[in-house]
This record gives sequence, C-alpha cells and structure tokens, in this order.
Amino acid sequence: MKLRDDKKTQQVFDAALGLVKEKGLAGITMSAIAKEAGIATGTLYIYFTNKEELINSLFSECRKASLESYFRNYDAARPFKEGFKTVWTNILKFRIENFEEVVFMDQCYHSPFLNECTMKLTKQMKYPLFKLVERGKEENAFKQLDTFLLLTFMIGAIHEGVKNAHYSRKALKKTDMETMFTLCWDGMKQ
Amino acid sequence: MKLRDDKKTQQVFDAALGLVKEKGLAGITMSAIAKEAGIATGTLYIYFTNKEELINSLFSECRKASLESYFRNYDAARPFKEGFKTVWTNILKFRIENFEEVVFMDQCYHSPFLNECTMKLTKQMKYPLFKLVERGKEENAFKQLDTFLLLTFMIGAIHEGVKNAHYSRKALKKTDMETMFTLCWDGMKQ
DNA sequence: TTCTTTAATGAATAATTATTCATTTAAGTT
DNA sequence: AACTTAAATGAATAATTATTCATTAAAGAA
Repeated sequence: MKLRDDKKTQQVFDAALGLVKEKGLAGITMSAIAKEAGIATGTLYIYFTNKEELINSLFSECRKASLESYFRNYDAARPFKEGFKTVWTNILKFRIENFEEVVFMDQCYHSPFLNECTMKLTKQMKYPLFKLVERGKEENAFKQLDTFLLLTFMIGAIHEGVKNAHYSRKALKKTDMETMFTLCWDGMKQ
Repeated sequence: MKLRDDKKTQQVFDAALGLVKEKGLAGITMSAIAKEAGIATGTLYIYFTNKEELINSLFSECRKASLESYFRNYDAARPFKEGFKTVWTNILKFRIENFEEVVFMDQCYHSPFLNECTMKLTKQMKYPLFKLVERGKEENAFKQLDTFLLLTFMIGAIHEGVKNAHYSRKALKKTDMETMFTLCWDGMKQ
C-alpha cells in the first residue's frame, strides 16, 4: 500500500502562497497551484476535497504560525516594556519574513472562500495581545484608554510599516525598527 | 440617435463595489455586476472594453475620490497641528464613509487586474501627505525621523482603526477619534 | 515474488465566467 | 412621420477553470 507523502501538503501551500503573492487570490487556479507544486491537478484532490478546503486549510496554517510567533521569548516575569517590545518585534519580524502569508490572509478576509468556522477562530486570535495591552494599562505604562483602540493602534502601525518596507523594496534596518517602536511606544505611553 | 446614459457608469461602479465588499475581488463576475446594476451583461461591454478595464477605471475613480478628500478644508496658513488634524480626520472619515472603496482598493493591489499605468499613478498619490509631514518636521512639531516612516506610522494607525471599527460593528465615536488622534500625535511629536 | 491497496496521473468532463453578436429599442435628425 | 444611429438586450459562444475518473505506479503485506 502506497502511503501519502507528508511533504506534499507543504509543497502545495508554498505554491499557493507564491501565486497569491504574485497575482492575488483572484489569480490562482487549481491547475496553477498543482503545476507550481510539481504535481498533477488530480493529486490536489487527494489532499484537499476542493479549492475552498485548500484555502481554508492554508489560512488556518498561516494563522497558527502567526499566532505562535507572537509570544516567542516573552517572559511575563520581566519588566513590561521589555516584554512588550519582544512581542512587538516578533509581530513585525513575522510579517516581514512571512510576507506571502500576510498577503494571503489579507486577501482571504474578503473572499468567498473562508467559511464561518475559520472566520470565528480567527477572531479569537488577538486575545493574548489584548491581555498584554491590559497589563500595560494596569502597570500604568500605557494611557488609560480603550484597550481595543490601543491594540489597533499598535497593530496598524506594524502592518503598514511592513507593507511599506516591502513595496519600497528596501529592507527595514535595525534603526528603522527602533524608530517604529519608539513611535508606537510614545503614542501609547502614559 | 440614442445617447449613452451617463448614470450607468456610476451604477456599474456602485454594483461592483457592493459585490467586492461582500465577496471580494475573487467573487465578482461580469454577469453579477450587470445584474446588480440592473443592466444586461452585454451593456457592460459598451461602457468598458473588458473586465480589466472596468476594474482599472473603478480603481482610478476611487483613488481620485480618496485623494481629493484628504486636503479638504486644509489651510496652510493656519497652525500646523490644526492643519495636520484636519487632514488626519479627512483620511479617517473618508475611509469610514467609503469603506467599500477601501476594501476594493486593498484587494486590487494584489490582483492580476491592475495594469502598470494604474499602479504607477497610485504611487504618486501620497506626495502631498509626504510634504505635510515634512512641514511638521520643519516646524519642529514632529520628531526628526525619516519622513516615510512617520507617514507610514500615521497612515497605518488610521487604516487599522477603520478596519477594526467596521468589523466590530460599532461606529467610531467622536471621543474614539480624539483618542486615536492623540495616540498618533503623541507618537510623532517632538 | 505476487497480491493488495492507495497514491498519482492527466486527459476528459462539468461548471463557471468572459465576451460576442444578431436583434430590438430608444432617441435624435431630416 | 420616416429615417438614422447608437444603445441595450440576452441568448449563444468562447475561454477558462474546477472536478472527476479510468488508468498507471509505487509501496507495503502475504
């Protein structure tokens, strides 16, 4: 009995991400994905029941990777500013290094592909970040403002910064990151 | 001789924007647009040579409307902070009131539809904003940092704020806007 | 080695979507 | 009113894309 090739799923994901980055969601087809992944079109249907499921699976995978990266090296026992900067930097770096995923996820939000379940799970994603900002308020590091507004502010600056860095085709230097962090921190700080 | 109906172009644009907001770029078809606009599919091809041109026209229209809104009521003779707040508020309000356009434009950036010309023109869009931020630096209102980083920071916070307000389904209150402006200003100020 | 099972293939089919075109309709001109 | 011209229509066609399926290939079990 022949066994399924575990590497194939990842090949398909990589192929799909590459295509989305180039042409957007509206530009990817099952045959293009198969070709890019180096497999036959029919093989896609062994690993995914259809295009919708392929996209939802990939989205979930991206969301998971994204989420997992955020709190890497975060130590709640350390001072708040240090921890906040760690998370802030994790988010920025993840988005720079995984720009394809970011583009894909952005495009999916307004697509006919994502199902209810995928959508719902995604909303829960921000909860740990929410708690982090709350901690900042509790410790009087941050202004006593609506947590969602603060969180949105922080996230927005990162998202746009990454997009801009990407399209201007110059890598963000370490000093740029410091600058961006300072802007964010100064905005939020008490 | 029958004359072209000038209202039709706008009807088509409205229809397309509505559909994009619901289903994304990947979800709109020429027949769906026609149906939504209340005209026959063939009629679309009288006003636009094909789907690509339709989308590029709509994109240009949206970009123009967006750009025109930014400096409404801006008076360079008034103090910087006042002028900056005017522009900041204009951008925020435009994006709230024209959320469909915003979604459409976002989706277009990574689509196979936008042509070179449309892309290029779009990049020039931010120039007046760039100059505004430069003025802030010259008057020592803003930190002496890279103008692009400052601009990106400002824009990012607005973009994300609007998205969030929309998806959380609660209208931004006047106080929320004040809060958001303060966060932005405090981040950028000297 | 032979058998069995499932992965893999890619051409064929089904479904969807863009585009065309013969025909009709409406508006302006003579 | 009769004529002319271009808009409008929507069914038909072309093009593209998703999905299936008969067939082959590969890997483990007997």
